[in-house]
Amino acid sequence: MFEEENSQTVEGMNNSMTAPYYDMRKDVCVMLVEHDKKCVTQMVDLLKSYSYKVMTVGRASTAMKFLSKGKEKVDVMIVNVHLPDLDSFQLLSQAIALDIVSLFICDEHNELLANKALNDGAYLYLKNSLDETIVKYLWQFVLREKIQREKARKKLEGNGDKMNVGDDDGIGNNNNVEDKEKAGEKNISNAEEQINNIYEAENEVISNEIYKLRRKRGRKITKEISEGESQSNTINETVRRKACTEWTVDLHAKFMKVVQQLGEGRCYPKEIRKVMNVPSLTKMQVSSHLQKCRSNNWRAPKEKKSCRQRSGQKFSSGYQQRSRFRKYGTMPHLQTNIPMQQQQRNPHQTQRDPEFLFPTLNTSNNFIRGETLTLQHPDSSQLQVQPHYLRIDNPFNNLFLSDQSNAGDELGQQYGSLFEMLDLQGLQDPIIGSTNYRFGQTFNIGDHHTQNDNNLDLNAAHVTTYLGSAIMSGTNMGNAIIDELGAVNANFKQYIGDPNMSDPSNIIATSHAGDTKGSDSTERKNCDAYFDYNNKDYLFQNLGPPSANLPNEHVRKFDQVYYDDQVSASI
DNA sequence: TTCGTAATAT
DNA sequence: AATATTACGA
Repeated sequence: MFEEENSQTVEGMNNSMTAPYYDMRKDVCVMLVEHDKKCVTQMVDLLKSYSYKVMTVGRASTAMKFLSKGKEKVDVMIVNVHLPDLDSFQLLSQAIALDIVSLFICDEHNELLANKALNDGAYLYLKNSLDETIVKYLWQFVLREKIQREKARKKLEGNGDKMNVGDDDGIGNNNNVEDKEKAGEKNISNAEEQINNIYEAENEVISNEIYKLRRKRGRKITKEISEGESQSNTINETVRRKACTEWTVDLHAKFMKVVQQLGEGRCYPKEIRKVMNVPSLTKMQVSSHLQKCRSNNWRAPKEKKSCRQRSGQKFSSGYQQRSRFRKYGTMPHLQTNIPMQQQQRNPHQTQRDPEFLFPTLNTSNNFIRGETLTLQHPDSSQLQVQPHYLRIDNPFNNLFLSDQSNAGDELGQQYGSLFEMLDLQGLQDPIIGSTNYRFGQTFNIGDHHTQNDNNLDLNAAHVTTYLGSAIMSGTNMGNAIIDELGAVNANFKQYIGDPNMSDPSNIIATSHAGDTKGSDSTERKNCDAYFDYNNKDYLFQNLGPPSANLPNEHVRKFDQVYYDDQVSASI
């Protein structure tokens, strides 16, 4: 039932537990330019343990020759800033020209050097050496670059035509929904989705670091840092803010639908997101929306026109019972505020607003709208896992239309009837499809094990739980017909705006705090490489200018590890 | 670690 | 105005 091409890969790897992307790593060719044999060995081992194709060169000049020959495909170049012969920056420029993601490694804290590297297009500047975390995400960097280039290219093409120019807030966000279904757009959609995933994964990494930081130095540090040092927006930008996702009626309806399916007491952000199966949504977004909805403070994006009556008091907005124990998984109220009958109500309607359907229906009557239980919530870690779940089976696969639901359905078969009923109410699944996995529906709320188990099952079955992320800006609101349940009859098509094209995007983060070293056992030792606050290690990121075409289209054999300059001869 | 909630930020 | 982020208690 759940094996597919994944299972094998899974066992094949030891380092990362999940493996949907294992294959991808195999396709990434890394060129290591390092003269210190010791480091080379070490890094090669690490890289190889993650299945990257590696080749090493001891001198910049050699690497240069290599590149110029263009015989071998190189996706990533990891370069020691201090190379014996040639200037590593020269090499960098060459790499840039070839669209190779370049990571610089330096064994000293040299901000100038770092800045220079980044300005010149290096993707990352690392202190000391490769860190496992980075290795783990290396392929994503590559993918990201590719995607960006691809997008840039498409964009150019697109602009040539009629294409809507404006494009809301600069964020990509074209509107030909139909095209999504066309093969031509698939890559794009997919690309966007993937880049979003990566985006999140990166922030994930960063967040971890920040989290760690906080733990070390107490809260607020985050802010201090980002302010105190953000003198130059070139440096330090902690976490990029995600473009806003518009919670369109459609999206909201879907959200509500899921919420209903999950039922009272089981509405956790994480779960909701999974079931919603909208790759571009992040848990945070879901949480945020959930928060709004619970307090009944969410209003569909204004219909640009009329009906902008402002009711001073937000209705009974969230009379969140502060009662004793915190309730987890509370299901938000069924609030399907929709344009529907908002036909210019006469001036008096005042309080009308979107709440109109709430008053009467808030208790556990309407269909699924339960509203009772409470429960403890469990759940496993996400931060660590997430990246692995990025749904990128194949970089250019079109994941958009794939429907992963079946696998999951099995798990929830038993609840079928209930949901089918719902479906009959018009809760069709969006085009993107995939139906809700009805796992986790177990009715023994509050049972940690149960939930976890379900999660596991899910993963195992590879129901592709992609915790993708990001920027879904704008959703087509086609003709959404919504019934009182919030059911929507409309094709839910989404667009994913480009999070970065408009983003100067440079530094991910950096830090200069001094303090105890304290690495915590949480196996996040990688942090040290990333952020060693004490030693002022830092990591910069530079997404570089998108341009040219994609590298890495085909994979070549390039396992051999050359060392030093015999390479040139061998080619 | 995640969740929920409030407070902020953008 | 609507979202995203963060703080922070649990």
